[in-house]
Amino acid sequence: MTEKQEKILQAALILFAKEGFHATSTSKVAKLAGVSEGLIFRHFGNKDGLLQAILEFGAEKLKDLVVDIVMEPDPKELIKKTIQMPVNVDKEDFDFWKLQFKLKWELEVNSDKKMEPLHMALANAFRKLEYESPELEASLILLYIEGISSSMLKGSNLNVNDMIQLLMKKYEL
Amino acid sequence: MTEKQEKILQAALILFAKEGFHATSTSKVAKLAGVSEGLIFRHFGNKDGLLQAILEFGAEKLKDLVVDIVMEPDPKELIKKTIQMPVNVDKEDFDFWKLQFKLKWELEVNSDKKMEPLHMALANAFRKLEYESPELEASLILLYIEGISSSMLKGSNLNVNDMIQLLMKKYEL
Amino acid sequence: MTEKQEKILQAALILFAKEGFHATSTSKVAKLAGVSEGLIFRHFGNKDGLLQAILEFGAEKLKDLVVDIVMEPDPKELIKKTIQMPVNVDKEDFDFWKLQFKLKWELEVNSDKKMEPLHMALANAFRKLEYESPELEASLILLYIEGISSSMLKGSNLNVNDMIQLLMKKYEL
Amino acid sequence: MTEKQEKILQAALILFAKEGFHATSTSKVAKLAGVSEGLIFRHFGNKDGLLQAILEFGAEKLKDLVVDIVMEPDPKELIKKTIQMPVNVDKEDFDFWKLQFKLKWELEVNSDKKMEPLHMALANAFRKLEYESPELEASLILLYIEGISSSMLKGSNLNVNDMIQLLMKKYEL
DNA sequence: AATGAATGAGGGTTCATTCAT
DNA sequence: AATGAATGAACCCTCATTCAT
Repeated sequence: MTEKQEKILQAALILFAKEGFHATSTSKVAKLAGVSEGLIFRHFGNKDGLLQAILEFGAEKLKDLVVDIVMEPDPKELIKKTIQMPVNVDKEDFDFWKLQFKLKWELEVNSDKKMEPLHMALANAFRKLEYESPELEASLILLYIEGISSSMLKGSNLNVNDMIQLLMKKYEL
Repeated sequence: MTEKQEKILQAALILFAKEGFHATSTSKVAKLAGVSEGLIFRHFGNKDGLLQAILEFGAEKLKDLVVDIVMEPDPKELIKKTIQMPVNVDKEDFDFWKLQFKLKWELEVNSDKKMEPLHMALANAFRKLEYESPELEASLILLYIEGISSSMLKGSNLNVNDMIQLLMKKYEL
Repeated sequence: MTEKQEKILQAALILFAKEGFHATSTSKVAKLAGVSEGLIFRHFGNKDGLLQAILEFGAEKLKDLVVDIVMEPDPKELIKKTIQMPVNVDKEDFDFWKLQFKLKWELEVNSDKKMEPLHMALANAFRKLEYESPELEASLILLYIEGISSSMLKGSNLNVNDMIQLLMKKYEL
Repeated sequence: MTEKQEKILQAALILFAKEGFHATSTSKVAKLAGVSEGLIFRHFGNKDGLLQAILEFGAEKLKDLVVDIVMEPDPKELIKKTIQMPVNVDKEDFDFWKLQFKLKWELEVNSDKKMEPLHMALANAFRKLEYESPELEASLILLYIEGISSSMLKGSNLNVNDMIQLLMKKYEL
């Protein structure tokens, strides 16, 4: 990965996240990256290739977040970590996560598969804690954190910390 | 509102919801509506005008759903109705709701304001039921609404009815 | 000529003179005239027909100006009247004359033929006054008044009255 | 300035001069230049940019003509050169001059400022020759220049050389 | 006579992509 | 690896014109 390649990815990430995929032209990306337009196609084939590169490059980050939670042996701690996930996101990665949500809707890219291990781990935790419907409880938690993340990324005025406190109380954490 | 005007709105709704706003060309809309492209501009001024027309036309539907809930005097019943809202959406209006979510991300159109009356009504209900943090509880419900609607529209395999049952139990409804 | 027909002609005259023929759309004309766009075509066939109507309608005015000069028996008086022509134009007819000049260049509509009687009369006057090259003198006068008119219509800061005085002195009028 | 850039300018000059600015589509320009339409916008930004490029490119030519006259120390010679200016225009530059006149009317682009140095030089010459109203005399010469150029460009059958002889006699040159 | 919905062709412009250098 | 000239298709939109009412 050359220096210019990274510049391109960074620029594309910023613009895709801010304006959306279709609304961002390759020429804007090239300009922001300080690179000739042709170079984008030399390195990434086409605009979709550029998008894929961003997604793959960032999929690691999701995995990192999830792995840390999934490996937690204590069920209560695991649920707690899940709930706190939204506030543990690096400020630097903000654009990346925003892009994830944007793409989920703009291009119907589904990132649910990547969450499956987390879903299973959560279900397992609820099972250990003898909840009646561990699978559903896991889904509900994921619904909540998706909602919270989404609110944060859109800059809504939801008080995220209070919300997390409330959830922790509900799950007796 | 002439017949062709409605055809255009319908076509645009379908395409915007399926492909997104930027990815849908006015010529595609015209073709699907069986209408000349120019007519779109005669009636709606420009592509944004077309979008606004769809949104305004559909804002009524949201109001209908919300009003019915907000008017409910019994707090428990109000919360119950809210939780069940996602399954009460007309199959016909599916595209409209999908469009709402897509736009929220693609164009950062915020539909939160429209939900505020519901938020207040919910907070009030929780207050009557003497919940500790009625405002936060209301927000949490809305988070769930957003999450579950989003799941449904994206065609996730989450069992919505089971989820509703779970929540009803949680809120002792 | 109905009232609406006149409204259309008036509007077209104003807009063609201000913006030019090609830059003025029939819809703008209809709007300014307070008339449906279709009516223009009902009455004038097409956009060119509208233009022709304006030109024919106004050709009379040129004739009126010229006839008054051509009929003058006294050669000195005839030349004097010619030179003073530009300042004798009605303020109301300003748009019409501006349009004439605009069209001469935009569409290469030639109005020289209409000036031929004046040219002949001038040549004749100079002949009577025993100028050496009466034809050329006539052409030169016409060149001058075309230049002066053009300056006036374009709103140049040329002092037209002084210029006319100068010309009168040169021709000992 | 690449080869294709020049081709575009040349084609645009020809077409703008022949048909006018608004009546000439960028696609016609591209076709005549043997170039893709998009290239026009890559190089000149938009249609107006193309026009500006032509005007700037040609402003040099006007300057060349004028400078030669303005620098003339002998007042009689200066006036003589001015009067002969219209016939000293290169046949090649014909389209450029025609465009100047067309634009003056179609777009109300004013090229008077460019003539100001010439006006001052002429006024000065007439002052040296002790004419009564040197400023006005200068303006009159410019009026003649404009009129005769206009006649030539429109293909009138006026004998320009005879007219020049007449004027030279009038100014005793 | 008059409207305004409707059209199809074309307007200027942007786009993703290719290619010679 | 990198540039930037060049392309052709598509974009949104406006135009002159027609037609049913």
